[in-house]
Amino acid sequence: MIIEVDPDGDVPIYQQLRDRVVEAIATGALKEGSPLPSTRALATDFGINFHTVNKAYDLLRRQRLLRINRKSGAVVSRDASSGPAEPEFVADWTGRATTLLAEATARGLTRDDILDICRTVLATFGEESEES
Amino acid sequence: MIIEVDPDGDVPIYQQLRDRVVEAIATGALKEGSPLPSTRALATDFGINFHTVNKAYDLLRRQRLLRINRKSGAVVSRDASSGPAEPEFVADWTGRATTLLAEATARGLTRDDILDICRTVLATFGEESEES
Amino acid sequence: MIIEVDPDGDVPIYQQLRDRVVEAIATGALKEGSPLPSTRALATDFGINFHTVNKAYDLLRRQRLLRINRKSGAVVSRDASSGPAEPEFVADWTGRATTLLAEATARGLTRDDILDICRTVLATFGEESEES
Amino acid sequence: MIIEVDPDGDVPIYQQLRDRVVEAIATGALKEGSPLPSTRALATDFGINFHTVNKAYDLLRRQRLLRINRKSGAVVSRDASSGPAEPEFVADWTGRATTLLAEATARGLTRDDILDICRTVLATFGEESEES
DNA sequence: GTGGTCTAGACCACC
DNA sequence: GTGGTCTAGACCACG
Repeated sequence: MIIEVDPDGDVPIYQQLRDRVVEAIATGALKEGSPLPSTRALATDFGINFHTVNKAYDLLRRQRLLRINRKSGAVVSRDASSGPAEPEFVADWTGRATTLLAEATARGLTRDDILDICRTVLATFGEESEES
Repeated sequence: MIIEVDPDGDVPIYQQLRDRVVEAIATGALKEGSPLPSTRALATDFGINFHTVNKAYDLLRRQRLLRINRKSGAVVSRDASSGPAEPEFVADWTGRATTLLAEATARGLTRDDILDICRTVLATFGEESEES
Repeated sequence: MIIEVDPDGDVPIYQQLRDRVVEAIATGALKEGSPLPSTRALATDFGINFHTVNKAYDLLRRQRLLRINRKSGAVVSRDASSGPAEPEFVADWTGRATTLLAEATARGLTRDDILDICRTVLATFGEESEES
Repeated sequence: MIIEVDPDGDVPIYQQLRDRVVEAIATGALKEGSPLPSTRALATDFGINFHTVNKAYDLLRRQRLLRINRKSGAVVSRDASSGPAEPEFVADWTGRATTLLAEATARGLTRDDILDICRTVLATFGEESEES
């Protein structure tokens, strides 16, 4: 899992970290039970403040994607095959998706363009998660 | 076009405004040429500062969705039927979509769940734009 | 002399008008003594307020490029062959040129690129003013 | 780098600031990687509001001349030796240059006068950038 | 300590 | 009337 972070982007670093972890879970690079590096290790790797890594991990924990133990460090606590989504998450996610889809539509992408992109992206996920 | 804004949310007000306008364009409630309220009128309507509205309009202008005219105020300058999307926008959008789709996947939505939601949302758009 | 004005641009209309007239004088399309349309005629032609045309003419008058008579209307009062430039204009112009040249340099145009562009533009001027 | 700003001029302060920074980049006083003062520091230096500095920095950022980092503030992100200009910039710049050159021509500067001034100004740029 | 956001109110430029 | 600019001060997010 090679992760890159752009400290000059408009996206906060802690969120970039969160996003990369989420993507790694989606692609199957990280699975339920996979351990993550310690906050300090990750921080020195990227040359960023370890508070920033902490914040990213905390975000993931609140989104039920990470379990954090003082002893064993951070461990992925769910992935695509851990069970169905929570209804309240689906509602929230649908709202955010609506905005994103609206933007694509307004800027000139057709319904089929959009669905094709989604399908293409989704095809890159779960390549390793075809275990029932 | 009924718009609501939550001043206490974690999303900046000016971005909420931008999002609502984008969605209105996607659904066809706003079309190319549609006038928008003046910045000060919108501001008093929502009980917010006109600078905040200004920033939202400026965002939309930079995304080529709005044209600002000193005399007549803000006018929608593109919609779903205004032509194909710019390639650089597509690239950027795909990146953002990837993160969103990854989140859904990690949280337990299946590929088909996700595509169904997208299709459903997209179906609410462009109901009025099927004129050639 | 075909003139176009973009009411939605970031450049004020009265300045666009001024710029177009200045360019017309530079290319020789307008010469010392050439009459300009009345403010009201121009205004209705472009669908703009005649005060706007007035302001453009007033600017040109203050820059010694136009003479305005209540009777005979606006007349071009100088062109490229009307004599040497005033020193204070040269100083002011040099300052503005410095900023423009600096921008080109900072953005990656080389000294030769810039001079080539200037030469090319200047070559389109005065095609009709080669009378000594 | 000594910068002066005239709060009573017809040119907006934020644009004067932008112009001075651009010129500093062109002369080589600022190079890619050079840090700029914090918005609030600059603001108090000039006795202006920090929002005004903010706007100037934002302009420079949108023109790819500045990179803004939450931690370390603003850093120059390109200079004359950072690579060739973008075509769309060249087109836009040529348009603005045309108007400026037309004004000089109309006011009595000859082609050679103008090119001499340009050469003189350009000679003051990049005195320190002839490395490689 | 950095920039970002929001508010409030003033004045000006444009049309 | 419209938007644009500037000021002033408060609070928050980021690292």
